[in-house]
Amino acid sequence: MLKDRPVTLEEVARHAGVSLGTASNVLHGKRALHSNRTANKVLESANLLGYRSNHLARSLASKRTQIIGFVTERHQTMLTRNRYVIHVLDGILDYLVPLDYHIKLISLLNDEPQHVWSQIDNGTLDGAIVVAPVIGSPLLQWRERSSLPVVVVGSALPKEIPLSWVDVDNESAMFQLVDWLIAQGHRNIGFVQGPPQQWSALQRENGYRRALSHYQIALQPRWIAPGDYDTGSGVEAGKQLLAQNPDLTAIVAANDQMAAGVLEACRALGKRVPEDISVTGFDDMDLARHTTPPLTTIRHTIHDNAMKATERLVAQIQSDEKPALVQELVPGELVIRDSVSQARQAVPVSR
Amino acid sequence: MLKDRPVTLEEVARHAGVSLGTASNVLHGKRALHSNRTANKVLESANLLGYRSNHLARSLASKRTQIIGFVTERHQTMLTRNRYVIHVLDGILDYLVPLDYHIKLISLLNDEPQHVWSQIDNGTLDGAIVVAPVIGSPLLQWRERSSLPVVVVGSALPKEIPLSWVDVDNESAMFQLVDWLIAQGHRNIGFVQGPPQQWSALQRENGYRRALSHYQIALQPRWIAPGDYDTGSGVEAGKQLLAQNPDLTAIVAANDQMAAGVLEACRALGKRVPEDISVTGFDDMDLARHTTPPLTTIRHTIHDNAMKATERLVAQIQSDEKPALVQELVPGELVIRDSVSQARQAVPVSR
DNA sequence: CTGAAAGCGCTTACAG
DNA sequence: CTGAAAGCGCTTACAG
Repeated sequence: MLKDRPVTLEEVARHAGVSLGTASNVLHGKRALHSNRTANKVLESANLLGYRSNHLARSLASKRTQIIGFVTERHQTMLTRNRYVIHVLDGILDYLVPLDYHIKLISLLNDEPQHVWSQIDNGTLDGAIVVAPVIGSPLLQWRERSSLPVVVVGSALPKEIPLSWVDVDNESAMFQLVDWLIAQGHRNIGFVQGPPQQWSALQRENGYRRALSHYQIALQPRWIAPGDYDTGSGVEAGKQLLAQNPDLTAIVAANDQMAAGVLEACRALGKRVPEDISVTGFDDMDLARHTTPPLTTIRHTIHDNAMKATERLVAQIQSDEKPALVQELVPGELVIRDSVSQARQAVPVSR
Repeated sequence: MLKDRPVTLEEVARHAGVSLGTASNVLHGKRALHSNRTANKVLESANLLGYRSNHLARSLASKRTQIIGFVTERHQTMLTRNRYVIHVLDGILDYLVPLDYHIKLISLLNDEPQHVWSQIDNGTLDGAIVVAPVIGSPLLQWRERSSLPVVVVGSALPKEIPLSWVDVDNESAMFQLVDWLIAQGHRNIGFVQGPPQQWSALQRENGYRRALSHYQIALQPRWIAPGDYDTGSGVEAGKQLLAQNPDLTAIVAANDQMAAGVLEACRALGKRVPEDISVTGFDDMDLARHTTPPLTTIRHTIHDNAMKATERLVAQIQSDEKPALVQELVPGELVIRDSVSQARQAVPVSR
């Protein structure tokens, strides 16, 4: 109604002939405290004047902002590049929006603690979700720096770090996938690494290594190529592996996007998948279903994990009790599609 | 340092032996007002005590929150489903983060004006970006409901609606694409519509219709199938069009995701693309490059448009002048890939 | 059931 | 160059 200066609670109170406190009570939850007559007067006045409460003032006075920070480090600021982050965000929103919590996006520009904590610990947040903090991230010192509730998603941190998190069991899932590849007759299996600063990348590589060693397959250093979870690096890695290792019958990529890149490399080099070489991914993003051929991969419930993490966070915020640590490893599931064949040279190669 | 009660400016001021106002000035921009000696005392105290300013309080007092709302309607809440929205978000962040503005995500749950405006006009925002509001959206009454600066991106609104926006020139771009198809010899061209409540969908359809009529090709109603911009609807539409129209040599989808769906439908029905039928998309999302075959489509600069819109918004926020309307149509660009062939039956079909 | 008052943690004229 | 004071728009005990 009025456009320039918003109507304040005080004006509503005055118009309704009640005190500020009463108007506040009626308008926000404690309506039961007051008589119907009073409540109605207030409600009517508010309506008439087009009152809309100022959240800033409410937050300052009540020490609740209803805002959760969605914290990402520089590594994943390009949302369009990082499907994973989007899935997480979606899970969080699905949980939070109906509860009338809001998300504030915090993209950290750099690692300076100064910068980091001024973005986070400035009174605007009730809590935060940190997405896949890297090894050595200043965010891992959260507990020493801030008393704000926080849950990590997408990084399974070492137990010593006193933060709650939920993530897929990367290592076991990758072990399972490679184990299955070996069961298909593959022995000479290449690996495209994720970024070395990501816990998940290391854990996936560990799963791969453990599976080979479990079957006493001697891992050749040249079977491993570096990557960064991006498609482009998958192309590079694929070309490198294919060029240097004519003996490979399969390439395991640390995530789907790189696997798609490997597929591209195969196409470029005239290798048929899966006839000439098998390729696998990890994450089961949409794209895994749409590559040619569709990717065998590990499915995990990113969206649900994010919801779960958010649930924990909200519980932590709402009960001001001790913030019990919750560190949860969720199992992944092998999804078999068309990018893997029985290894034809299995026997000759395996000795 | 202290964990539970954050250090306040007052404590810093007292520790430094200066007034509240002085401490505030030194710590936030107006350092030049004070002597070096004073400034240093304040800075040291702040450092020593681990002071971190409370943004809420600053915002309330200064009437600046440094927060921009990113407003989406129910239709696009599933971020994972809507690549477009992600690109927009990315463009906004790229512009805003270095300026120390933040994004608050506002996913509208429903259309009730009550709900809508209480989410938006509650003092927490300096301005807002609205993503692709639909026809009939309550958001279109923004100017009557709120004095908050706002820019729309992804919907080219009718001129009568007093809102600033920037979007691709959907109609011209689609005209251009269909014009080109016709130049390749195609005459019987199907169309997969976008959601009828999206301005962009209508505009794209208009472009298609105008191109056909420009060449005096009689559009058959059965050439048009409904869709909703999602891949699934593209599959359905593709199947329907293919089943009902053996005479079609090309199918134009209103966006890439549906075009991917049409491709899937073709595969399912044993139609080769582009040999048996040509298919085109719109938007040139990543996926357009990765389908088999890669899609001929319209490229437009979603990311840059979003940055541009954000720039306008910030300008509007920072100069409290008259909010001059800016309505900008950005041209699209035809990107030719492998999903279109010369129409072999061009001549017989065209009469 | 209701009102008066203190307080949330800052910024911003205003004097001097 | 600096301090005292008012004010931003609410919530929350506390009396009564």
